[in-house]
Amino acid sequence: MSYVHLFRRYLREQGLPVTQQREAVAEVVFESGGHLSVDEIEGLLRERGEKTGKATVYRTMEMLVKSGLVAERDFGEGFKRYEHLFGQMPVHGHLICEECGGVTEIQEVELKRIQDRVAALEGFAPARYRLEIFGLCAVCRAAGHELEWKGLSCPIERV
Amino acid sequence: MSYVHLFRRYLREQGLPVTQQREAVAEVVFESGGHLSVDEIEGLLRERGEKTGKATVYRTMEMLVKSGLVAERDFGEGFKRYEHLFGQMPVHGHLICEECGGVTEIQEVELKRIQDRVAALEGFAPARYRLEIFGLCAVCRAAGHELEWKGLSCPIERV
DNA sequence: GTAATTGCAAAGGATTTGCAACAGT
DNA sequence: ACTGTTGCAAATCCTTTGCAATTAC
Repeated sequence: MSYVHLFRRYLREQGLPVTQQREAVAEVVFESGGHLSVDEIEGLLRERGEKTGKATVYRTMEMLVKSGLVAERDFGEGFKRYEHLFGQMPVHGHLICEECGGVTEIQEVELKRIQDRVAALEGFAPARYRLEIFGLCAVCRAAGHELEWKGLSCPIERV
Repeated sequence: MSYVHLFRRYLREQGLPVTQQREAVAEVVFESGGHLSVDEIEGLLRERGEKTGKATVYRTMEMLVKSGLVAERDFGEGFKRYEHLFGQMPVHGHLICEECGGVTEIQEVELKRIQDRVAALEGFAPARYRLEIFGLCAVCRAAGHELEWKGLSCPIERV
């Protein structure tokens, strides 16, 4: 419910029809707190009794991203995930564990400042950010897993 | 030429064979300054007279990324690009113009500091970073293109 | 010699697209 | 009414995989 009206407003401003399907997709995404794949969104819609096709979900997600209400994520799984941006830092990133696949959100106010400054320097108008850090989470480190190639003295500072 | 020996060393440390194909792929990637797709790498290999299959390129790129010598990028084109990390800031991001598709590198020393701090806070061991900022480049702005939905007062700070 | 890699073609999986039926304005 | 959307299935595109022949160690 909650924030769907903003999406409606976006659609109207763009001269696009507000359809049942678009509202249903937006509702599901805004009600969820997590990082949803298109499959998961389709599943949630089916649970609700909506019969929205996968193609429509893809098409609606594109609009939600363009509206700025939802962000697209890629955690290296081979498909995209989506996350609404209410109650979130405008710039927030993700720690992705390469061992267990776990995702932790990180929020840093300074990040946005820096990123805006750099963008401004180039005369660039930023619309959306994406920051991902891949590595090993605390749990997997404790379990004895290690980053690869840690033993070799490499002239490139580790990245 | 130049930095292929580091990749050879990585392979030996991992107990993996150093093959002609792996060396050829590494040479092409290290000689290029840009952001290469697998197709482009395959093309460059063919220009040199190497007959390396696409599957081998994919398999080798995976190793180059794991070795830390090469970074994987996604500029929203639907496929990956790769970039070697010599002579580069260890943490650097990309400005991607949604209008013309142009990519500009950005480098900020502070970024790495902040990101390491955040990661450390969570007990996370970072291996590689990825920062992308999507928006409008200076040229496209000058040409009159505009970000979408800029006119609407939106309760979410623009992201 | 043994074990791992290569290359081809086929499979896999996510996303896009064409088009007739349908819904929003 | 007119324009744009939906949904299905087929198509597309990137990437992965199986397996016989080949190569590195």
